[in-house]
Amino acid sequence: MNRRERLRTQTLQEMRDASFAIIDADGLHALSVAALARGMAMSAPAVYRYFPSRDALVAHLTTLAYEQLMVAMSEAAASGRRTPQARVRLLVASYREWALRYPWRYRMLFGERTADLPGDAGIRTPLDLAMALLVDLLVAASGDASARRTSGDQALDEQLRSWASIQERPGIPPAVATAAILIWTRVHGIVSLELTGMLDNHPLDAERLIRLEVDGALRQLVGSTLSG
Amino acid sequence: MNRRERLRTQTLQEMRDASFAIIDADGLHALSVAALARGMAMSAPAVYRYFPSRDALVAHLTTLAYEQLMVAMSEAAASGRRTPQARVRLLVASYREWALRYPWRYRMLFGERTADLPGDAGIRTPLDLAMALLVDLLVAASGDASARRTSGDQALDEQLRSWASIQERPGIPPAVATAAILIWTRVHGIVSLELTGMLDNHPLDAERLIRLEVDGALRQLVGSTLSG
DNA sequence: GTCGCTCTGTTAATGGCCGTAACTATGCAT
DNA sequence: ATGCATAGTTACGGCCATTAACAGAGCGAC
Repeated sequence: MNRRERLRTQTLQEMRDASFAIIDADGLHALSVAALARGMAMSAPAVYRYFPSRDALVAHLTTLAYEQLMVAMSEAAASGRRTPQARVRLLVASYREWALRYPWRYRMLFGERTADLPGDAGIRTPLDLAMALLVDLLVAASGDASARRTSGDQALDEQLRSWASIQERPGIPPAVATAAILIWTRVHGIVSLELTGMLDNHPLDAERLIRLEVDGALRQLVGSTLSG
Repeated sequence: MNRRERLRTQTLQEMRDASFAIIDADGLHALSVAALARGMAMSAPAVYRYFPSRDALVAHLTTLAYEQLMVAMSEAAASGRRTPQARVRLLVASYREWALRYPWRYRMLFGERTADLPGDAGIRTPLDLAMALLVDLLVAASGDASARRTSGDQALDEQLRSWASIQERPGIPPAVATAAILIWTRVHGIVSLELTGMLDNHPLDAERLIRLEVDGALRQLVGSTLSG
């Protein structure tokens, strides 16, 4: 590793950190090339030696944030010595906690994103990895009891099977795919409304709502009362 | 009505229209005071005779968009001569259709909003009206069968009762409140992921997912298989 | 070691945006 | 007809993204 290469990676890392600091403090809109350069005691055009445009910088940060969220979820799901149901709840809780800890990053990922990111692959893959994690837990949770249960909508079942093979889990039954997708959309719905303050004036506890929804999906999947 | 007053309201209306045209075309970020003025063949500072800042303009447009969505939902829910369940489905479908027809406005409401709007009242009220609509339909749908059903979480039930009285529907049972809130968060979750393209690469039909979720909530509420 | 290329930084400059200041013309009330 | 409020104008300052022109440091070939 050259001196130059070393310095370059250092500067790059500093740019990532400074960028996230700005975003966490004041939001993505506050991240300007000029502001970033100021934060690093640099001149603004120097930033362009690292990123061809502000949009490219934002795209880079976006994929990083996806990976961060994914790592947080993986760690939560990996906590061994628990029932699969409990690990699903941990995974979901880590999702919400990450969103609450980094609300601006979460909005960057799920609220403000507009341009599609490098190759459509770098971006969707991390989340698909998290989904694969969830699917594995649900398979473990459901045993083979759910293998024959369907969503009650034939066309949807077909889509779910197709989705499963895209996720590189071709064998999973529609009931598991349903549970995975619905857990994700339900939790995202609650968390994103919580973040935009939509629930603020109501005496509603998002954590309890999520618990209710996730337990409902799990109960639907395994067909019994949950114990832990 | 003065000539001046007439002209003023006309220009104001033109500003609203031109603003939404820009937003619908290229998103909220494309709405600059300068661009708006250009679109009206006006000089930029003239806009400040109508709005003290770009943020104030955006706030005004946001409350308008909330009202538009609310009106669309009211009309859908008002279609008489249907079962309450069917009208709930119509209401939900109109929500999604509005979001798909005006994706940028939807993001403006639920994705990018950050500063709280005039008095916290002008903004939350329209949505609360839509929720009241939904609650009424659900009350009609559930009969009194659900009066004693709870969410299974005592603290949450208490919150739901409190929420009901804030909605000026103090008598409604927790089961109805649960259904109303969960329908909203579920549908929002699916629609918002659909809009950000998160479901694009998956062969999943958002409409079917919503149907599944809404029907599930209704079934949970009325405790029977749905027929209409 | 030194020559020359590349890489990383600089300052200067263009053009867009938000918002203010100073000014002008029109409507309207008296 | 006079005078004030209103609604528009141009001129400006400050911030931003991006490009151009330039300067010095690192580094490989000789």
